[in-house]
Amino acid sequence: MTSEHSEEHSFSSRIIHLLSSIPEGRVASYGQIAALAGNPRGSRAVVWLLRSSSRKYNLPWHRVVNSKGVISTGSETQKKLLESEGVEVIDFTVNMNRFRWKADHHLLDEQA
DNA sequence: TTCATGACGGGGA
DNA sequence: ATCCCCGCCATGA
Repeated sequence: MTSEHSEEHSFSSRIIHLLSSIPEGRVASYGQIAALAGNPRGSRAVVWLLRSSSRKYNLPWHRVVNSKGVISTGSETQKKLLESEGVEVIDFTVNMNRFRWKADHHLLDEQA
């Protein structure tokens, strides 16, 4: 944020913030997070951040799946973590219509 | 600075 | 419905 408004955070920090906001029992897609952060095409940036900064920021990495609801990591651990918080996982897939996280206005305003 | 990487997404074949 | 291809973003070598 060099020339933008002072409340403007970087695309990356917005992503980190959003990821941290995904509640237990809900999941979000990479593209969904990118879109909420301001760039519908930035899903790969979300991937990169999850891989590089999950530890550092203690991110709920297991609550992110692809747009089809499939656990793209193929991780059995991720599957168990989701099930342990009430998310039904069938054949490594989550029904997005039932478990997709709906960001609240409060959060969306912050991003705007 | 160019090049490759990575847990993506969607439009066309 | 499935598969493939190519664009997108930030980083590290």
